[in-house]
Amino acid sequence: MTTAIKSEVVLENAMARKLLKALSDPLRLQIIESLSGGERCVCDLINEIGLAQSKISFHLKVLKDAGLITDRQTGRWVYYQLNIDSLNSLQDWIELLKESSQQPSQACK
Amino acid sequence: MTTAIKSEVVLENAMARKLLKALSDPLRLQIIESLSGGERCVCDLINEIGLAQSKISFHLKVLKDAGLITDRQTGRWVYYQLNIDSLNSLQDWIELLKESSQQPSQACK
DNA sequence: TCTATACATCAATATAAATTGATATGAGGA
DNA sequence: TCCTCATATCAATTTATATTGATGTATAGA
Repeated sequence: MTTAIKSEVVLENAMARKLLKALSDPLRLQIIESLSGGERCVCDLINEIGLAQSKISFHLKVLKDAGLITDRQTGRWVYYQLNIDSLNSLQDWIELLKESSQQPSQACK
Repeated sequence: MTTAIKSEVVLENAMARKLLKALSDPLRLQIIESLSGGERCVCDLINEIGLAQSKISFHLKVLKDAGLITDRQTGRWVYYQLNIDSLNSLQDWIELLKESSQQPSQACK
């Protein structure tokens, strides 16, 4: 039956919603793009991006809450890394969107 | 040299920025998910989603400006469809992000 | 040419999200 | 224990975005 598949899709949509919201801010994208080169500590991100520490921390939290990044503390430093699983989910969601999207509409009358 | 590649990446980032911004609203995601079943006219979207026409039109414009959907007019009706190219770009962007993102950081001292 | 329908646009308002500057927390070293 | 450094959090404000209800525009049919 389609029940299982349908609830999977609904879940996937909810997840996509969360991820896309978190990805909608230009500063957060800068962070994401920086992390795409590998793990970074907050201090490096601050230097690289050149903006207020509270700003960076705020956006890191948003990204973390959405599941896009993970953190790991070592001594006084906190290192952030992209969460590959979340990126894969997003790709899967897009893949699903594409599937039957090119079907023509019925004409309205 | 990396100049060509680099400018490609920058372009891709700019494109991703635009697409992700447009995808950050829940109502727009509903529209996108509806269009993922195939082309729809505005009247059908209004019925399906059950919200004010001006609202739907507003968000369709945002999606269209971002390049996520295309439109086609026939008589009084306007049909909207997902733009597969934009979805592919987004997938490619995510793919790039994933590439070297698992490299460990240098320890801070 | 009049009217109804489908859709787009606009100005005013409401809502949500980001920024700022200050303060808090907690780890390590002196 | 005291001080410094790395990071997080918070309240106030600013800025961006969405909603609402009304009006505008174009098409088609009577």
